[in-house]
Amino acid sequence: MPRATIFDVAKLAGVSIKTVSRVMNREPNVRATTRERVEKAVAELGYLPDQSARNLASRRSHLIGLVYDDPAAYELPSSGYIINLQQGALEACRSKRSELLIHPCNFRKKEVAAQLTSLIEETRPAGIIVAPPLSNMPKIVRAIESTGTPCVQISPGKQNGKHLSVATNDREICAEMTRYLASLGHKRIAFITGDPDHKAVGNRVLGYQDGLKDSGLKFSDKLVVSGDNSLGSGEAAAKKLLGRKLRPTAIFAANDDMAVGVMRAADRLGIKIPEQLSVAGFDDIVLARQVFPALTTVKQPLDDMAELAATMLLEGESEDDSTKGTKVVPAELKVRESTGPAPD
Amino acid sequence: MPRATIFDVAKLAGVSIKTVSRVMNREPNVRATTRERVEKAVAELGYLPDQSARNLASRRSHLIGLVYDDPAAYELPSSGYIINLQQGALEACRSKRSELLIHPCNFRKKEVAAQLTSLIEETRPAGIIVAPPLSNMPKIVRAIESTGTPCVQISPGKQNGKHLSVATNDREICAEMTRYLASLGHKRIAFITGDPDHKAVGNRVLGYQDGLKDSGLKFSDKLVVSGDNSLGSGEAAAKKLLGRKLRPTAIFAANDDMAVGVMRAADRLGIKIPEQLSVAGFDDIVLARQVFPALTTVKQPLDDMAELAATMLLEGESEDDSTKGTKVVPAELKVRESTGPAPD
DNA sequence: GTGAAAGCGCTAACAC
DNA sequence: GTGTTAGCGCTTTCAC
Repeated sequence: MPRATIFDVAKLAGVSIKTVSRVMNREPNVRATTRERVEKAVAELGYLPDQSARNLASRRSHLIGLVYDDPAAYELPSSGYIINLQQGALEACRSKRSELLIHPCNFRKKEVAAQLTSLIEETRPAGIIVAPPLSNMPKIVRAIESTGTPCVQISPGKQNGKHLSVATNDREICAEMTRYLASLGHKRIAFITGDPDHKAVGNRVLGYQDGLKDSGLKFSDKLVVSGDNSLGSGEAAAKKLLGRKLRPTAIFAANDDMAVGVMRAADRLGIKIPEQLSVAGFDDIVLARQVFPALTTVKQPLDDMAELAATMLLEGESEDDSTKGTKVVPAELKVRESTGPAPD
Repeated sequence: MPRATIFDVAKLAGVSIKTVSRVMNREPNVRATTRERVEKAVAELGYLPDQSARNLASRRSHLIGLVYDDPAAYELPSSGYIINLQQGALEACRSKRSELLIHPCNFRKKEVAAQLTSLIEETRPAGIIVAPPLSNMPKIVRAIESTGTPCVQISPGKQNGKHLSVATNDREICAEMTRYLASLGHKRIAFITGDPDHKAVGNRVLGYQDGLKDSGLKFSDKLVVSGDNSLGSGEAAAKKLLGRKLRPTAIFAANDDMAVGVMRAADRLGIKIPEQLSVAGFDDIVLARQVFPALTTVKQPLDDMAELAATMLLEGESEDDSTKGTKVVPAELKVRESTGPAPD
């Protein structure tokens, strides 16, 4: 038995196909009783609109594309970050009868931009969500926008009234974490910076500096070591920091992977956490709760951010110029076991 | 400027649209010179076929659906498992001009089956890949197959000639891991079983028993404790095991999450790994290399398995009855730092 | 080997 | 409020 089409429903309900279409798309201008009749017919026939037909006729699909940096390009990539993004976007899609297309891509390759535009032109998604660090690369964003597809950037690093974006308060929350560390009596609080390609992460050092200032501590560039967001780089940075005669009593890393790297370095050096060293991270990916001691970190609301981004796309906010700009979803501190009072 | 359509290409190349279609779909019966002319026109116009139109006309999309257990339903879900699956499937999609639709779903909910069928009927995917434990639930598999959509099961637990599936040699490789542990001098090797919903994981205990036998060790059900695949359950199981007067010197957990739980329990009890206790896991998700000491485990080739599954779907193997059955992608041991010689 | 014509199942524009 | 009529850009069928 072939599937019911919009014609079958129309015939059964005794209306035209246009009316069925209106009911299916929740459009106004349908009398309540008519709507009910149609809904009854839909239920009876088990009618499900064919997305391909919808897409072709409306010249846009009900797909949302999620574009992010391909984890396969890295050594020990934490997948929690991506999963959180996916979950948020999926949540929004579920309530809006859409589907999510995932598209990891390696920005180091020449062909990224071309691949992105083909993907978009072929599937005609209703919109694209770009995750950092891709979201702060003009080349990428331009490629997407050149297709005319609405695009929301996640944490593009700096605000920009011309684009839609969703971010968190990286700087403020990092100041807060730093003040928290200081409040535990730490005087030498080190910071490990992240991937320079990832702009939003750059705002985190700034927050660290703010926090030091707020706490009456002096900033010293000796206490800032650079990493690249990878666990290994955190470990290397921590080795440097902990190898000194006067070593820091707390290390704040710009992301969780690097913070776990710090924990590993401490473990190798026989330094106890949190008794001899406090460690804090940023993101609150699952890994933060899988390691022991559990990592104190900043919960970046990636799922909420992605959900918001998807909702904006699905509700067509991009057409409305007044809404352009950055929406901020605030982060929060998650104090767990890896931080404690400063040693004497 | 509106996008080029198949008509534009046909006109420029001086052929009919059918010929363009043949070229685009790599169909036979096109003269080489004609093909070249068409390809030149395609390049010149930057023509990209509209997927929606293709899908509508051919009554099937070029989408592959990946269905897996929703991690959001769990406490500390390791996302590495899912990411590996996604990566493999994406790899196959990339080379076949298809896209991947991800669909986490919670099998504990009544509506799963209905949601799955709507997803499928609406998007008409070329095929569905079901991951465990969903892949061993008749209710789920039946729902998918009732739509007539080809389906490949990943690790369905037991073979079945009527379905397409991809699995790994769980049992054999677990025997190997057990023999390896025994070869290090361990006499009391414990095993933590996994989620009973997840059938393939059940084969792992069997392998453990085989391995004991091969090594001349006696099986004792005292040394087998049950878990549910979660980190917390591994920790709880380890606490039981390690609280005994005569405790095991090695613990083999049916997945990495539980193995990390064991490591955490040992950490809390002040038991050194691998000096006092060897720990082994299964899966080789990133977490295995993020913890310290790095976890000895079985590398389950999930990415290759998913890639194979997607390829089977994309190449239409499902139509060919002779290929039905289970394809096996072998796993391999990854010896790292968490296992060592048995203590005296 | 190639082409003409007839849909695929919807939405859009406009008439009523 | 509701219906009519054209397409959307392809694949399919079948003729040549």
